[in-house]
Amino acid sequence: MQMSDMISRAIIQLLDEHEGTAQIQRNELASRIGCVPSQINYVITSRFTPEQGFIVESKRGGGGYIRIRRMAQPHDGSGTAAAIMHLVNNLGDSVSEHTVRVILQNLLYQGIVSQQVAKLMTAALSDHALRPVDQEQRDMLRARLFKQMLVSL
Amino acid sequence: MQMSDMISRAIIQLLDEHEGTAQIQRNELASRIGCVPSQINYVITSRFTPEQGFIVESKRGGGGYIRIRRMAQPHDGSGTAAAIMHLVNNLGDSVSEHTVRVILQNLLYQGIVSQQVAKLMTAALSDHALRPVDQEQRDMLRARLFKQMLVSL
DNA sequence: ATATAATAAAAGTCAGTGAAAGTCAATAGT
DNA sequence: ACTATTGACTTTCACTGACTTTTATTATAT
Repeated sequence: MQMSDMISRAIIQLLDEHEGTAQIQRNELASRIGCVPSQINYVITSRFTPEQGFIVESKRGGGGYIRIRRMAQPHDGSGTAAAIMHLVNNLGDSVSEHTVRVILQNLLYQGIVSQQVAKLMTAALSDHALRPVDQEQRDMLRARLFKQMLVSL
Repeated sequence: MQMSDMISRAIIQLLDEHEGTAQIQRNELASRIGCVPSQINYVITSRFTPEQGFIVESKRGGGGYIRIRRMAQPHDGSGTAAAIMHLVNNLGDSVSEHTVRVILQNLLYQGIVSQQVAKLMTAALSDHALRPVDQEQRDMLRARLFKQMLVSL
């Protein structure tokens, strides 16, 4: 078995044991498993992405940590989480302002997001807000931000 | 838990107990918590800055103190728009993830934003989400996005 | 009694140390 | 070709202690 698999298993086990939240210390986990610390980053960026339904936060410095959370599953059976995940997975890694608007209209119409949230996301993902980023990178960043926001819901 | 967190908690607890004003004696608090006095300064300068919505006054010498106040929020009905505008106007054009977090915590505390919105904004403004943007431009973009989102509320 | 000098009691500053996580390009496996 | 692994280097954050500055109090000289 590969190291990355072991790392990913360890994280998933923690997620299962702690109701979807795994908080680790990078160096500690690395030395427990027996890999270099930076490989933890590799595994996280490659296998715990928003597309997979995870959100990652971290803090550096003394007492730092990495926290991985699994997206909340809907207990209401309405399938909104499924709808969001479907969207996130089918959204490319580059998206225009116009597309974002259309998608948000739909989400609003379906009652998946509130009007306030839709407005907020529209504002944040507008060309105007992302103006300082050059054209080519802008659509990519927009997609990334969009996914992050969607998964956080 | 880290010492800085304990210090910060102690201050927040005092703030909550005394209608937004915490007055402490540096040495006394330091020895109660078990740290060197100067660390109190560290915590204050890193987590209770004016930008984050706090006002700090102090007096040295015999009978000295440090007083931390939550910045007054307009409490009448029509005030949240004003509060947000004030925030937007006083926010620099470059802001760290940490500062955003603290500000959102305050907005949440004041009931100006919902938990969902706070989470959404935290996710969108995290270093993680803005990763593709270079270091120097990141904090500037973050400030821009933050303002756009706030105004949209 | 008053002005001044010494002492004590606070808080402020700052540069240095160590502990973590992040980045990235080069290399190795498959 | 794609995925995994490594390690050198960077950045961020927490913490410390020696030193400074400010204020209050107390002692002393006039």
